[in-house]
Amino acid sequence: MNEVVKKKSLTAEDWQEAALNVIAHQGVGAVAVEPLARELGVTKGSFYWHFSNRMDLVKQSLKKWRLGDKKLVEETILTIKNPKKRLLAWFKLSAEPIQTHLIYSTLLADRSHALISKILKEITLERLGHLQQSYREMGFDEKFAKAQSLLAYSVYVGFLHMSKTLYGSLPDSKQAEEYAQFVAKQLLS
Amino acid sequence: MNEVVKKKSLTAEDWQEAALNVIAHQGVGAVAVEPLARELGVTKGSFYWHFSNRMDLVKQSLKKWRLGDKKLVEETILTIKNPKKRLLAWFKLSAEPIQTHLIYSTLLADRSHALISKILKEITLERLGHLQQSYREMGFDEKFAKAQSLLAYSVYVGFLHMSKTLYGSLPDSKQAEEYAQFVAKQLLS
DNA sequence: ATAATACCATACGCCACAGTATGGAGTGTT
DNA sequence: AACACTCCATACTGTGGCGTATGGTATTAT
Repeated sequence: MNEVVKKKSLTAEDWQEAALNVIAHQGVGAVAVEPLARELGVTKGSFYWHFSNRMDLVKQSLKKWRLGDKKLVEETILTIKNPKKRLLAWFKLSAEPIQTHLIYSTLLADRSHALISKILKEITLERLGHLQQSYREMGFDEKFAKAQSLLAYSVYVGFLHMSKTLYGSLPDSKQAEEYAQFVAKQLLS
Repeated sequence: MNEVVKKKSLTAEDWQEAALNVIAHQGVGAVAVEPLARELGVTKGSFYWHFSNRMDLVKQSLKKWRLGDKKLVEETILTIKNPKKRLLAWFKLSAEPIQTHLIYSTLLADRSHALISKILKEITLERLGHLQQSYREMGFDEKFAKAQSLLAYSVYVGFLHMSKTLYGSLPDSKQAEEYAQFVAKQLLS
């Protein structure tokens, strides 16, 4: 009755994906070795063969997430030459119901560990840079581009939380499309 | 060397304030009885005289926070008759570096308990209602008012997180004022 | 076939915290 | 002075998760 053929043994990636799933829905604090092992149908023995400790799993999981997220942005956004179109694509992607946003959304309020704060800050600065760059390329001056990118990014972060808070999940693609259009109209004029 | 004269005994409010302080900086999950007791210079014996259990403290603390927050909004925002001025005041208040925003900001990603989700949803709907009402009073139609209030509230939520993430704290009053003005210009035209 | 290696189960010690049970110091009341 | 009531300390039990030690069973290499 399993959805997939039962594997003979687990990989480190299997653990990381399970951890990311927990992080997306309950936060880093909820990542616990024994519950995860139960969920995966094994015992701790397996875990401590793949990882040195709990924090090691968290670190590697978030590293995996960042790599995937970065790749997504680079492939679907940064390849667009026209700055206005690039920004619109960003708004659209921001509203897509995908796990990477859930994880980011959950991380945003998790100050339980310095590592988390560090990662958050890095990602935020990185993305603010992209937005600011786009606004600059549109012809706006430095100061306006900075303020506007901060505003746009606030909208992104806020929207993630709001959807999760109000509907318990991210919005579907249709809603997302509509919202992205509205945001673009307000922030791209 | 204490900042205040040492009190002879603690009240339930003292525990609630200590709890809210933890919630604001580390989230609900970090509220633990024994560490709090140590911090307050007493033992668990005191706690279980004032509260029936851990969740009881969390509940009452959040209740206290909501009451204070509601009072603040009612007194400083809802009393303003002019809808545009009322919205501007809201943007300003949103950017003020006060504890109530920190608490809300932390709660936003905490899905550790159904109670938290419930509270978040209620508050969000309540405030969205206020914003929408103001936009309607400004003469915008229902649909636009709804979309615009969602946008404005996203900005609010996002801004809270961003400041905390980037600077480790909420911005000071000067930055807040500038930002509020910029947001108002973009969202009140 | 045998040896090595990959992967996991079992069993253990440890610790932090939740919640309870009970006694006791201080303060006010009559 | 005796009593009651408020507030807290102390000393438990119980539970859940972390990390380790060690042995066992497949799988793969030689």
